[in-house]
Amino acid sequence: MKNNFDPNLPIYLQVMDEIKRNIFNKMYQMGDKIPSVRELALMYGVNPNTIQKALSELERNGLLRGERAVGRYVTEDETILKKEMETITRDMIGTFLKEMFNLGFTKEEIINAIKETEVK
Amino acid sequence: MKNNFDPNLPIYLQVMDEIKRNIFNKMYQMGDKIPSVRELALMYGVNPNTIQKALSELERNGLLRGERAVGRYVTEDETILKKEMETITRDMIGTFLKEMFNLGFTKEEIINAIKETEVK
Amino acid sequence: MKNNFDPNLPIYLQVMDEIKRNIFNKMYQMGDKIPSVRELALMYGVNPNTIQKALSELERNGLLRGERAVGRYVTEDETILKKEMETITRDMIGTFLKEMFNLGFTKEEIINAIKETEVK
Amino acid sequence: MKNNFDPNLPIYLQVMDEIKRNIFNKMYQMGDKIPSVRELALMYGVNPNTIQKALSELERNGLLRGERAVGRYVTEDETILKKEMETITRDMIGTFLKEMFNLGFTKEEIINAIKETEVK
DNA sequence: GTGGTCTAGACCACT
DNA sequence: GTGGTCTAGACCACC
Repeated sequence: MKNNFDPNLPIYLQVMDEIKRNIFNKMYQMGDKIPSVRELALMYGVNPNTIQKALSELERNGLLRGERAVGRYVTEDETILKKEMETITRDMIGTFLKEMFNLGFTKEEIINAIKETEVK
Repeated sequence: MKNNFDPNLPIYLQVMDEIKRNIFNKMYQMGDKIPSVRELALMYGVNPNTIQKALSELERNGLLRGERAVGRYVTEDETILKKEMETITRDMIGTFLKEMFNLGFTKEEIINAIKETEVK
Repeated sequence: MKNNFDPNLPIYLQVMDEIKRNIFNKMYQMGDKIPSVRELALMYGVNPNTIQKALSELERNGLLRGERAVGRYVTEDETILKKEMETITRDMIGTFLKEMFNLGFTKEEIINAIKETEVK
Repeated sequence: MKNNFDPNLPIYLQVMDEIKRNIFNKMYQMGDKIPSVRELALMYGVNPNTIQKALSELERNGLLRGERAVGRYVTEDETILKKEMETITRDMIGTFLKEMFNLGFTKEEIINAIKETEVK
């Protein structure tokens, strides 16, 4: 089982993003128990320690809640979820726009380009 | 002299992007001589080796042309410039859209969000 | 039913301390029958095994006396009680002072700080 | 080189405390470079990863400042230092008093006991 | 040499 | 079986 992570970024960050995404697109719902450290390690083809680091990080910022010897759960605090969701999307849109502007595009050109882009 | 690069990504990649941007937004024009390795190293607060690596990469893909003991110049080959420009923007838009879709957004929502985003 | 023990220390040790405290502050008096393992387990929100371990330890050092199939009693041996009490307080004061000295405080400063501390 | 840590507490927490103490009693002064991860690992007879964890934790709460590939320095922000110092001493005194009260001592008895305690 | 990341594999306490 | 900690040892980018 090979992992397919970008070697230029720390794996634990990519795992964090992956899990955040799974939370935001409702694959893991509020209050759900997420897979155990060992399961995720197998799923991602990565060492358990790496998963551990990613998950504790997510616990620290409130997206997950850990219960010792039981498991980890997606927070049920909607405020945190919403806030995280918003910061992430705002970040993504912001950096995307900044980069496009740097390349000389205007807002209208960007929107047109998006409209013309095939959705696969 | 502090640089402000993301410590999680190889600096030389970020330098490459920076220079590409400067080429595409016409700060460095076709045929222009770009600053020397040492100057760029000072400007970016980065080790000259790192600049060296970035520039050689840009030479390899044809955006720059090096003349031994003289300097490095932006290519005058418009085809290469255009092609590079297009691949980059297509990549940027593509990955941006893919990530937004992963978060559950539709094309329309994305476009609206962009429209509402403040341009600073 | 949530317990509020420090997850970094073995719970049975914390339970031992708790019961010792209850003995020393006369909540459990000499010769008193203390609650059963099951009751304590419920009270503390903890596994009965953990209580078992704590109580056996307290039996080992003489603070409790167990009667098979009847219950556990606080020792009536005043010597043991006094001795335990003294060692504990001496230990507490000793480690407290040592730590404060390590932080650079003098005895006088410590005493003043205690005097100024609000008693809730 | 054997370490002498309390096996009941995570080593990284004890390392954190040790370093905090060294900062507060001026063994490591403001702006000082502290020993490297590897050196501390040798000094404490502990795995480098464990030190790493302790130090990143201290970085997170602002007591240390890390410079990649250079070293780690004690913060020069007096506010943080003072605040940390105060919380720690207040905590120590608070828990000490609480425990002594639980054992039935009054403030005066505690102060007398401290006065009578030998300073070694 | 320095901090940062990662693997492989182990032990522990608790449920 | 679960999270948490730890060791031993490795590789990397950067200075």
